[in-house]
Amino acid sequence: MKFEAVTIKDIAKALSLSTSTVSRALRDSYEISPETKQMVLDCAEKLNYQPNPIAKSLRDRRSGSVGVVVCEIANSFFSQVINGIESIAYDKGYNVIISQSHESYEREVINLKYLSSRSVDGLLISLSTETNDLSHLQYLHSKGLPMVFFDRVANSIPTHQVTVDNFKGAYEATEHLIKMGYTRIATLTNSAYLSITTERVAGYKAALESNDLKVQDSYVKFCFYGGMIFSEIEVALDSLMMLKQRPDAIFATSDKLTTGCLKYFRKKGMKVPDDIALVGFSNSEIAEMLNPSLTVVRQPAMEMGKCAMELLLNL
Amino acid sequence: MKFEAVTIKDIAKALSLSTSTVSRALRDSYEISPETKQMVLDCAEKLNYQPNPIAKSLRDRRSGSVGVVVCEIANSFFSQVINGIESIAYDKGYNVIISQSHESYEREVINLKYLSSRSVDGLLISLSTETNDLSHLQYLHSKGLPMVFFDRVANSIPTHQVTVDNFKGAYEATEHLIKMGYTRIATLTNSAYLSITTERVAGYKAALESNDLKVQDSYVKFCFYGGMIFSEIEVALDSLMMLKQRPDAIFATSDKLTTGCLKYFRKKGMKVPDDIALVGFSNSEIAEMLNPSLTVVRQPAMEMGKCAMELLLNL
DNA sequence: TTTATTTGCGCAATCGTTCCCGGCAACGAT
DNA sequence: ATCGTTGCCGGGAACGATTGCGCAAATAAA
Repeated sequence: MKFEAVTIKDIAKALSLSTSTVSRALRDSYEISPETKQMVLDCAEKLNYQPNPIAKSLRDRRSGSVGVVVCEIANSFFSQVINGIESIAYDKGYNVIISQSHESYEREVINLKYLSSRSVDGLLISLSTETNDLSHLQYLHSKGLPMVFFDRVANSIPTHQVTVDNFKGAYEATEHLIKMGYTRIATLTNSAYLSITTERVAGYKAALESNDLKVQDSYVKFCFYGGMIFSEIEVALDSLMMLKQRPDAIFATSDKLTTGCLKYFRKKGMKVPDDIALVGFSNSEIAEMLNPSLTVVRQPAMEMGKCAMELLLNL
Repeated sequence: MKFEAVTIKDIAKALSLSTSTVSRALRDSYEISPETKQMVLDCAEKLNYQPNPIAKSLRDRRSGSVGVVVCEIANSFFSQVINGIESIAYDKGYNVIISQSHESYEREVINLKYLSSRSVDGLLISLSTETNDLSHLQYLHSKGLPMVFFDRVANSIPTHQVTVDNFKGAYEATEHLIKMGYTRIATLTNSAYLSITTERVAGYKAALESNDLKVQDSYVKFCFYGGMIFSEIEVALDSLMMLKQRPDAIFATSDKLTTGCLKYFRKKGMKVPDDIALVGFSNSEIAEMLNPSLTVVRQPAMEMGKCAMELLLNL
């Protein structure tokens, strides 16, 4: 850290005490007399003593920090989740180390390794889209590292998970379109690997079926990178637009996909919702700015973060 | 960290060597024979040895981490900056501890204190909107803690700064409106405390003057919290709309303000750009989704982050 | 063969804290 | 006067890794 940090020894020397006594005085131990305590406290104040958390970590064998792995921090959903995580962590004296997988399995493994070597006391993780081998996580879990999944979860690892009711959200979004009179409803969704994808697609299909609309696989388009790459969306939408039975509405299952659709439609000169309807899963504020406004299913990202962090603390 | 961490001692014991030898072997020291090195390496591999960075930090008196203070992580500009910071830091083996001031001076001070007590090796900071007392930073700077400012800088502290050319950007944005034929151009901007605000307002005014338009103070509206609170924007825009010489165009100096304007106009049923024109300072993709699309001045957030981190490494 | 040099490794201190063992007073009780 | 009890405090060993110093054995030079 800085140039010459004041340590407990400096206080001890200044007061002709032992380091043990100073340490105890600072921790308000019962076996130190009130007068000595006061002396130590005053001296610490005067010298501007700052305890060294690294030394403490070493001795306690805990780092006081938790690791977070998300795919992209610049995704409003995740940044809001992190916001929630941070607010709780901060209150409890933990600090948060954030890392991004950028939807890469390899990066996820590296980050996880890095975090575990940084001796994090716990882990909060949302899987990357490429991840389908969980052995790296299994390993850490078996070592006893507390972990909580959020949003994109791994069902095969027995620990806490924080998700929204994806099935219900998707069901309602789809039903909303049906109620508006749309009948050829397509969906643009994430990688099929992700837990959220299967749940949302299931909700979408269920809504169609219970409203006597047929489910067509050609209406379900997966975007492996979740719209991080715009061309992915273009390809998917192009193929939808070229169908003989061109869809009249689209249900986009994430914010990135929703905005991608809007960008695509604007490029093609198509108007929403005149030419085609759109509903999305979202958590940014774009919906409120558009005219006419977009219907979205809101995800309580911040609350999810808080919840995840609280669960982690219980482990 | 986990249950039973493998230490250098375990390797030493397993091989009947001293810890010094093991340490040196792992660091590939020249004074260890190739055979011994290989033995140690193999054993480390077998036991899945992970060096304890905390112990190393303690000994080296450096933590291998840098602190970042921004106002809001859930602001696309900052999350992109962090992205840039992270990418460089990651390459150099540093880890990044992020904290948010939420535009509160008090929080900023607390976070800074926390980070410095966490023994960060360096600091990247963008000032909160409330900050006008810099003594906490002066103190850390005088202690020799390397720091780099970005976006919202403190000119009184002699260290590196990373900013865009706010004056030029604002000048060009304003001139764009003028060229389009607008004459009553107002600006919605951040807290007057911020360096970016004064620079941008200066650019705005300069553009008006060099085009023979008069500068009216009633056309310059400050939002102390930069639009974090929507009512702030409402109040500002309401007062603009009530002027006898109602503005026909608005230059919003940040993303949050731009989106706030859009939200406001939608609420009021005003169309952009038919009823009122809008240009913004931005870095999100919303501009590309809108129809007609919005003109924005782009800030290279990611590059700024990279640049800031690189400067910090030089300190 | 003796001396000098290199090679390979161990000892022990260090970083800043904490905490288990003591120890040494003073005090009341026997 | 002696024996527990407290009350307060110091010594010193951890935590895990690094490193200056020194010491052997092996090799080279004399």
